Amino acid sequence: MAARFNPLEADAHWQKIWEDRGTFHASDSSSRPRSYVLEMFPYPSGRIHMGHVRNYTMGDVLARYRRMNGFEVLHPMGWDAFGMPAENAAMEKKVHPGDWTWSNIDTMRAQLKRLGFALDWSRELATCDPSYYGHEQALFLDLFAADLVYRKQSEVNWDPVDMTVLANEQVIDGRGWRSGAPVERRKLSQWFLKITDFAEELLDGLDDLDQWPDKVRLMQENWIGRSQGLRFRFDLDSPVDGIASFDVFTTRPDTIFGASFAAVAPDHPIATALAGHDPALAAFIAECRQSGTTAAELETAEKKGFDTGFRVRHPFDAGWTLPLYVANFVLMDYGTGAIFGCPAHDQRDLDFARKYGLPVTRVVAADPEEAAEPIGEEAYVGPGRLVNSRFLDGLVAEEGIREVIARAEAEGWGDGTIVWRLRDWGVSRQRYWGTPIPIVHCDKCGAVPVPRDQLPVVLPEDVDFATPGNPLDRHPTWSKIDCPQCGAAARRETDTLDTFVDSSWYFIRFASQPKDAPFDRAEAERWLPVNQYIGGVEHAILHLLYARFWTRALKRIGLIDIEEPFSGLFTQGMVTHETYRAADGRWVSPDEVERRDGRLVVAATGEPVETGRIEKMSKSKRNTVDPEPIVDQYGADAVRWFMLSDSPPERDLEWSEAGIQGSWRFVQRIWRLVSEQAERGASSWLGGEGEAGAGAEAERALTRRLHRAIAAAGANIESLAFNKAVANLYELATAIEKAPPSPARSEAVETMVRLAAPMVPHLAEQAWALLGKEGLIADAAWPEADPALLVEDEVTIAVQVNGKLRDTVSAPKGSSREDLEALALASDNVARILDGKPPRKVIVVPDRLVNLVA
RNA sequence: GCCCCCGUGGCGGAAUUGGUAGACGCGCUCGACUCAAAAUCGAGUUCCGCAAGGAGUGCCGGUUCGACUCCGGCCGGGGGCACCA
Repeated sequence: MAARFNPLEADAHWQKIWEDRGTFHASDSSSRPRSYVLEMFPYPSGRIHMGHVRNYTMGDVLARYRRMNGFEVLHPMGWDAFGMPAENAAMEKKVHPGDWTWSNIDTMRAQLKRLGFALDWSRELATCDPSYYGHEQALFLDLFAADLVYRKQSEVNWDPVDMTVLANEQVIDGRGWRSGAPVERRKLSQWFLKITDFAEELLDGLDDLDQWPDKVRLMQENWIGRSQGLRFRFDLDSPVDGIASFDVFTTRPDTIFGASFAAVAPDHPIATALAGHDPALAAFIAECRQSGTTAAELETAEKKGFDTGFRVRHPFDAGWTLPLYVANFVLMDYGTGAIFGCPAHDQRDLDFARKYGLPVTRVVAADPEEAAEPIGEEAYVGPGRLVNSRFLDGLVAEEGIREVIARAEAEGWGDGTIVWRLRDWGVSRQRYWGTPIPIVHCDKCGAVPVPRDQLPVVLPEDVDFATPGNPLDRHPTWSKIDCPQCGAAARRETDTLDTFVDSSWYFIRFASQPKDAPFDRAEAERWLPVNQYIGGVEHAILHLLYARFWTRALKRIGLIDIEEPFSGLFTQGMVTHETYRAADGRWVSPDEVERRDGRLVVAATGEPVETGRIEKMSKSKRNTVDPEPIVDQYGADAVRWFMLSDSPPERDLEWSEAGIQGSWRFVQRIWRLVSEQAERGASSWLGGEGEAGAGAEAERALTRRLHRAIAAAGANIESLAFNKAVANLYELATAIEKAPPSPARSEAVETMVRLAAPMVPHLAEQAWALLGKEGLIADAAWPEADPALLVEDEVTIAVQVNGKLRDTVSAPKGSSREDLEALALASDNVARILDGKPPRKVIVVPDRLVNLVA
């Protein structure tokens, strides 16, 4: 009787051998074709969770598969190690963010190693290490020198209690997510990266990313938000503080004769100037500032405006003037911060016009009769021809747009232009645990870069988190420095970089990590771009857009000749679990719940538990399952197998006890097949049972199934359809189990082990050794499918009458249409249904079906 | 509001270009082994029907010899963006 597979022994044994032999080290000098497989590196929050396990298992299967296919594979791992949780831990637990982070890294590294991932640990990096962020500072200065970095006053969300800037995501219902204090808007000097300079190429570049999910490309496209239209000048009837005109932007210049007002944003320079003479307007602007920015507030916010009393001249008619408003729904940071209002064909403008009694003139009509019809409570935004529009009458929108732009350009009061939704990337964070911005502020010289030989600018260790705010600001000495340019007393920048900067180039550093430079260009270019990048869809916009931008920026300044960092992208689904709630509404963790008499109860107290929705594993819902004890119990391979089974990788995977047990059974099933064969010995099938003819036929059938499995599993892994590859292996295992011992069966077992190797590598190594094979299966080649064995010589033909299946018949592959038709007509079922009448029409799809139309 | 995706057995899901719907797994049922249980193995498992047969991929309609697949319209679920001019 064969012993069970013991993962506890096998996992550790093979992991040590892989490590000792450096099996997964990527060689920079290899002559093999290269493949760079990368999963988004984790934030070291404390422990590995199931989402990590799923993500890294997928990448690992692909990395191992590519290795078996002859590629030199780069599959590295590191840590996205800067960020706020470390500072929160520092405040709550009185530990230094660095100590907390590094100890988490140690824990999580050990957990990852326990799963047997084929990673090149020699390239491990952590973004909080000065040997990483120092190079980042150098790159920042390169971008600064190239004028891709600038500093400007900008409005931020300010938490007055924690005394820090909050990202938009950290503002919940207008309050700071930690302090709960109402968030204020403040103007602060912030560093920006000129991502808008790259808007066009970032948008155009999406077209070439054909191995990215359409969804992600679309999200980026919307985020970049290209709008084409006309930017034109409105002249004021009388100047304000020397300002005689201002620009507006519109995508619908064809509706220019429907204009009934002009409006500027509350923080538009004109509004500011006018407010200087008008206390009531100043009060209105102050009121606009007060109002919240959350989605809910915007939804219900009333359109409000302030009539300045000034008027602007219509560009096509100097005698026609429009009232100038300051309006709360006009945004300073989109377009020009000023609009013309065309109430008939824009709902917001219509709401505004009705409220302030402004004229509403229809200028688009679906058909000519409608030209005189008034607009009701809904703006008309549909197609049609222009009406009431002088020389534009009769034109469709596109023609009208072209005509107005042409005239504006000819007459010199406007230009056809493109406006982007994308804003420059604000990277300043008033936090300690991040990359220090390598700039010195000097009263005389302004912002001066830290000299290269003084990099890295290292974070001070002796910081205090007892008081809110940025510890770097409060540090007694750290920021004090002499100006590198003039030598006068100056001050270090105390803001640190957004952690998204850290993750915008780590994939380059993985590919090449010299000591004295961020990367070696030639070395990096040999590995990049990443062939397959795998991570959560939550990074579809920010991280992936920033990384694309950073790479293009490095290319523009001549540091690397790569445009797109990730040629293939895959976004995997989440790991979910049922949620449980006790009667008092508190969430109950799965390991406190047990089934008693068919009902779920809290194991300790027996109180009943209600089953809630299946949701993403999260601490707040208490529905997480810690991978580590599961790995201890079932071994790495069963967990990996489960992560790949059932759910398509892009969809959510529901964790279940039954599922992991099923995976465990499969691991043992493979092991049983292998160990039975090993016990039987390579020659015991000789003088086998049954008639030779039937045996040979069965062997051929098994071999064909084997080769179909090789082809299918390979194709499925290649396309990341792991759940289908899993099904291929189940099918093959069943076919082998049913076959009597034979050389073909022995061959099938050995090959099956190779097919399973990327997914269950420890089991595969152990089986490989047990079968007496030389070397590691990790180094073995992926089996080759023989094309001749992929085709059946006998095919099953579906026989339909009027498209309904009535029978199936067997025929030699490649049978003629006539033969197939004859076979179909010979079927009893068909004869009965046709009832002696000949079919009116016969459709034959060779090797597939015959459809008889009665 | 705008944009996108998805609806297939009790459950997760399969199904090249339209061509035998339900592969594979989970669960369940029955059986074998066992004093018994666990483990394992075998058979079955879309629904209705004893059967012959019929129905069936969210709903309604269309195209087609033939539709899970293509088109139009609904309903339901999920995601992204959102006062974007």
